[in-house]
Amino acid sequence: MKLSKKSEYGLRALLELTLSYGKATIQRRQIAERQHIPVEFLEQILLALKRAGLVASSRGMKGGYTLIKSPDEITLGQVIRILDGPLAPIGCVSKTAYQKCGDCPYADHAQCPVQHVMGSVRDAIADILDHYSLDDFAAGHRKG
Amino acid sequence: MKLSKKSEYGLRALLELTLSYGKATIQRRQIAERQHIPVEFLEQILLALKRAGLVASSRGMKGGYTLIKSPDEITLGQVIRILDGPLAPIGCVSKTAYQKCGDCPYADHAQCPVQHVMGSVRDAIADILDHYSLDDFAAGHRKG
DNA sequence: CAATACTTGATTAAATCACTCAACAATTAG
DNA sequence: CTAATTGTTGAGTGATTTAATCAAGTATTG
Repeated sequence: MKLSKKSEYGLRALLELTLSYGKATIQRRQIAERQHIPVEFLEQILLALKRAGLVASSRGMKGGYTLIKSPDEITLGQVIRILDGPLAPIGCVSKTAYQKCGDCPYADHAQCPVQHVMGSVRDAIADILDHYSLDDFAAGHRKG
Repeated sequence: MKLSKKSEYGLRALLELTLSYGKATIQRRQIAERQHIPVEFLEQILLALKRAGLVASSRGMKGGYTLIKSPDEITLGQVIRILDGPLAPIGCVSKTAYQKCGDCPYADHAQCPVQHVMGSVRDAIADILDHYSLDDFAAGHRKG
């Protein structure tokens, strides 16, 4: 039940990008310094976010990263799914990346007690993270 | 955000023990066969549950495992904490195993946006798992 | 062209996960 | 008593994941 460093860094990086959304591009070094993230690791995180269509980048001396979408259209759920994979605690209750469980003796979906309770957990997590935008995230920063 | 195999096996093992609570002891081999769990791995899971005071064991030919506490007094939250550690997605929002985050630039508790949202996630998960007993678990099995 | 910045792929050290093994201790049936 | 059965304990192992790190690029700007 843990959030990876990758996702944590990714969220903190996106916080910086949210704070200067519509103002300027930011370079990875600035993000890395402000958020205490190793630059080279940040690199691949930003790359993943770029592939997923959340940020854009430009090269050269005035290069850097920008948010492509508005911060109120990006949810933490999306970000974590990109960087960490499905939110569900177990494959067989994931809605975005369902996977049949092999060793479970309860082949029948409705009979498995693990699925039953973990389904609720998944929904509870997704309810929060899929309705929490980067804007909310940045607001939680300013206010607490 | 994943449940380990260890916890999953542990819950399924406790399900078997719940089903025969007050009736008979069960041997690890029976549990392993019914729930498709490797015996040797199950061994150390049951040992951890024993150390935590949830099950008792006896040796010898008529040996086996039994639940010590009533199934309505054991919650899935307890079990998962024993086998997987804290429910919180990040150390700095754990209530049972708080750990200061080192690299976060927001030393102030109230200023950190990650803590803010992950605190809600932790609470949502704990709300479910700490109020879901082994009895509920077994009921979810019979009914679906 | 030189400096700066992103791009990409490969590589790695450490930790965690999911087992596996082996030697041992206790209990019970005969 | 002793042999069979079952739990106890600690150490070990291979695979995977995590969290980086490195190096050789390509593009842009001054």
